[in-house]
Amino acid sequence: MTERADSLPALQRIQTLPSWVLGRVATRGRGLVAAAIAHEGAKMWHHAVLAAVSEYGPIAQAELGRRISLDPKDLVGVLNDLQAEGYVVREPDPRDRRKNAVTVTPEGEAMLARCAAAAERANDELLAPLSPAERERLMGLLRRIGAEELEQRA
Amino acid sequence: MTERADSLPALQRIQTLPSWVLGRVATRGRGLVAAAIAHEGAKMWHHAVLAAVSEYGPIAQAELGRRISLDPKDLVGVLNDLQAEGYVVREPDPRDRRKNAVTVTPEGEAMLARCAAAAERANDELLAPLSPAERERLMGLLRRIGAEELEQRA
DNA sequence: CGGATTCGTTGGTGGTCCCAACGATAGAGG
DNA sequence: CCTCTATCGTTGGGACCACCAACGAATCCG
Repeated sequence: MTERADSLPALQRIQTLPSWVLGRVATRGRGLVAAAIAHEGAKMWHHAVLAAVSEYGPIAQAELGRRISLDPKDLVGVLNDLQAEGYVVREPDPRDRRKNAVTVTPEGEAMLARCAAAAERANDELLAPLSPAERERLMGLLRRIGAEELEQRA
Repeated sequence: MTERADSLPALQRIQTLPSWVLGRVATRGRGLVAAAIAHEGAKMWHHAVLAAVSEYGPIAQAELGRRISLDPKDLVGVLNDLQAEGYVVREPDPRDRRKNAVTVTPEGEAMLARCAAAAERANDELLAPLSPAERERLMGLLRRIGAEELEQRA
């Protein structure tokens, strides 16, 4: 397989592993974004859920969870927070009384805009060492790997 | 800032964020590696600590934690596990009685070799969609971002 | 009409990362 | 020598993320 790596010292052999470097960079990115939107009073999933609700209008929780790959259990907590802050409304769906129709409020849209701006600023900081062209190449490569993931599910 | 993203629908605007894609890919990578070395009976940090101990011979725990950026608290647990399995030995350092001199056993070296092979196999699977040249380019870009992280600490 | 499925919710587990405090030991300065 | 400071290993705790099991209620399907 990878005979080139066998000559490296043990620790470097791990620290040069794609999974290792990916993990470190991703952790840093998550931290930067978390700090940025924490300044707005939200967490990563609050932002993501808010965005999904905003885009897909009145939507049931189960469907919501599938869109962003979030566990239904965790979604409950996030929606509770968002609803308590008045960013989101849960209403019973008259056409299917099992479902909750989730909707964004104007305050939620404003919050979403602030979070999105903060998240994009954090990402600019994360990718600061890279030129725009390099960022595009990086994203292209990452998307190829991420696409593989989606095919596995199908 | 990034005026191109403002035209995207809310959810896509998040899901195309480098931090988002990085997080997804990193999570998948971590999962693949974790599953691979779990088959050997170890976890990610067991593998990393084993490698660091192997490379840096008799080494104190604090120094060990600094090398791999692992919290001393978590290191205690990992070393307890490794020692219980006979992969590692903790001996008092006669030159500084605060320190533990940590050493790998032959069984530990064998375990390390198995874990390293498994981790590299998992990484091959993760990067399967990419050609060797593309993998090099990806790692180069990631290293540039990771390097930034190290400078911030200095 | 009855069985299977979906919905929201509650409960719990494990992993990663980080911080605070403690007794014990070592080193530096007076 | 002796205090002051720092480091070492350890314990305890917390926050966030990812994931799974089970439950009553409601719906769908055969």
